[in-house]
Amino acid sequence: MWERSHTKKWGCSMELTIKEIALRAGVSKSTVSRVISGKGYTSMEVRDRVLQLIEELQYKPNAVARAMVSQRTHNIGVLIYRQHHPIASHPFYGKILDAILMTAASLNYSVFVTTDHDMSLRSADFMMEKRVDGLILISRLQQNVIDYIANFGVPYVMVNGSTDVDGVMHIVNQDEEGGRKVAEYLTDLGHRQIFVIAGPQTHRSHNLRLKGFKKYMAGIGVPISASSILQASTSTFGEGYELMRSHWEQFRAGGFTSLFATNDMIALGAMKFMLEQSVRIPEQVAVVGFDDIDFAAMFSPSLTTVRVNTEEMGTQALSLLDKLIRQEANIENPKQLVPKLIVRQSTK
Amino acid sequence: MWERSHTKKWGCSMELTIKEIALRAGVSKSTVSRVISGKGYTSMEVRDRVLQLIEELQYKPNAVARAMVSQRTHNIGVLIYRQHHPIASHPFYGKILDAILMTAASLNYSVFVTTDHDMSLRSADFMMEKRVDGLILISRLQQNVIDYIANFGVPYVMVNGSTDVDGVMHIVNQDEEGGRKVAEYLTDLGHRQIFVIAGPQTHRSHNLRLKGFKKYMAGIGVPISASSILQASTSTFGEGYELMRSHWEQFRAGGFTSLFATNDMIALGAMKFMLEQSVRIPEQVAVVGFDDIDFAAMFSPSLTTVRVNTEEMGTQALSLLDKLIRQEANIENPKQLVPKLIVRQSTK
DNA sequence: TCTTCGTGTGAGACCGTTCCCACATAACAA
DNA sequence: TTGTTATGTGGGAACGGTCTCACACGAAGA
Repeated sequence: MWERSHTKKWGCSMELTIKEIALRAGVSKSTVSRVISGKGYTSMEVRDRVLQLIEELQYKPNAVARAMVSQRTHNIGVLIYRQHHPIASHPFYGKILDAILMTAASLNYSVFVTTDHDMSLRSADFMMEKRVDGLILISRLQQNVIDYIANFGVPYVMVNGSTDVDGVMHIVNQDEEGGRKVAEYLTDLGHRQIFVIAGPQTHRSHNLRLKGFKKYMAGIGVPISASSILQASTSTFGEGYELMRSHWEQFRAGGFTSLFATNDMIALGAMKFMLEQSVRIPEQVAVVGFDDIDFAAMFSPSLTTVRVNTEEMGTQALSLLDKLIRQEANIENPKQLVPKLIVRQSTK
Repeated sequence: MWERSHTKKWGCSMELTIKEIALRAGVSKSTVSRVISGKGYTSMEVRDRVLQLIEELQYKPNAVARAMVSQRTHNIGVLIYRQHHPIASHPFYGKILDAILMTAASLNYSVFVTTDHDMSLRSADFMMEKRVDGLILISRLQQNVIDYIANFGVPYVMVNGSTDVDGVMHIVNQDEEGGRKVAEYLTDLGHRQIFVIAGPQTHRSHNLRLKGFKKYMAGIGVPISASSILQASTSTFGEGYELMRSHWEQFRAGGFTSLFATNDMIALGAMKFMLEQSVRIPEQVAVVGFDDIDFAAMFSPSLTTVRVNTEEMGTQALSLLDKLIRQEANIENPKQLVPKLIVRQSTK
């Protein structure tokens, strides 16, 4: 059915080679190659004849063969690991992926996406075998994976990784500043009794958000006590809901007027539980999240949060990677992205 | 910095070839190839020696070169088009993508993901040049894109496409049956005045969901009048919200006790508006959506919906594509997936 | 007239594999 | 002895491009 096998007689355009074009145009393959690449001399008439044939027969140059000789595949790999689950569809990381895909097209890269759920080195291995020109590592990457990749000498860039690693290009948000903004905003609204749910301590961004927040609070003389900070073990909706449920008495007894969660998913989970307890948001409790995932604006009430510029993250990651691949001189570590407070119904 | 260029002296494992291994093992490259592939005869001692070297030097076979000779890249492409926006992160299509990525790994395919926002043929072209073994087309694909792809003779499978196309393998949900289930459920609850927001008529699934719903209602003698059906032009949250807002008077005057939207995003948008109008859900209005995206369960109140088995969709799509690629005999069109009603807070 | 260009072309090596074929050896049957 | 077979190995073509080099030609300069 799919005329594709080893029949040689190219029933479809995919099997059309430069040689065949050359034959039909009555020139050598070198000449055809020259016409296609635009390098070197070619006479007008030959050029026209060849281009005509290419158009007519729908010839597509074979990128595999090209990669073979040029030693550049123009393919890059995106590795996303997160809590043992594939997350192309993740509301936050998926956005970054989208941005990467967009930018990749304009820079003429094709993108392999792999989400290896067992966190082995297998997908990294795979990418190496495919000879990608570079890699983008999103979110939590184990050190051994990074070492492994570095060992192959393939350029790579991290995006919102769980830790900063020396000498590794890392695209991140100004998370500490974001935490500060939340604190400033909530205290400006008059809140003093603020409950906090902090995401996994294993992740850089959650730590910094919390740090910035605490620092500001301490700075204005309203330090956050350890007892009003809940430590989440995952940064999920379910975790937020569950933590709020299990600490409900403590929360009520504390007289808290607001809640800050270090990401939206946790915030929304906590909010859902509170709404089920008929808490009025924001009248009784104001809630602030972090990330500005799509769902934050859709929730009812919509969630005040700090927007992380995921689009810029993806774009920066790819253009940086491109520079590394092209071995540009003077490549600078990218500037951290500026977060922006987005005020919505959950606080006003 | 990245020792990768044309320096030949392979500073890193990526430039290690079978020839180098052969040299070091004191055998020919044919022999090394035999050891790696496991085909043909090789003596124990030679095999051990070669495998040892491969392990030691971290040799990775070059998939590009392999593809060159085998004429199989073991790469597939996923094309996602939707309303001119990239949607790897889309709550519904992203899930399908995730499933595809999972299955791909187990079938030894690498996956190129492209979301061409201008809906041109460019990304399809790109995939052809990269000589993918097959393609998966998700959601709305223009006929000309399909024709174009078919013309190259590359196997492809559609997933939840906007229309069925003759002779094209298409993975879909039993959407009509899903619509029927909603009608049955709502009427069993006693609802007779049901308001409907139908997604774009240009998309197969929305049409069938509506069809199944109307058919059942007519069947039990409670036909849905045209005036209680709103036509959405996009299947987004914003559209649901906006339609509900602009038809609020009509809705209130109609004495409707329930709302059915042909997908979750629209349902959630409409729900958000109603909640803002202090409508009590489900007491005053029961709401049912379709798809069971993650947000549906997270929303407050959580949304009753019909679950589309996106995981199965991705899995089926890939294993079907794999069969087409391997030119298996007797490939059957896959069975439509059975949808499942998920009852949540918005109706009880 | 003889160089020296600028222009246009084709031959063939090469990229890193796979795989077909030729060949070598040892064991065993006729 | 002479096949015949099973086992093990290496040489080299092929995959579809790119790129270097050699060469041919006409025009212009010495």
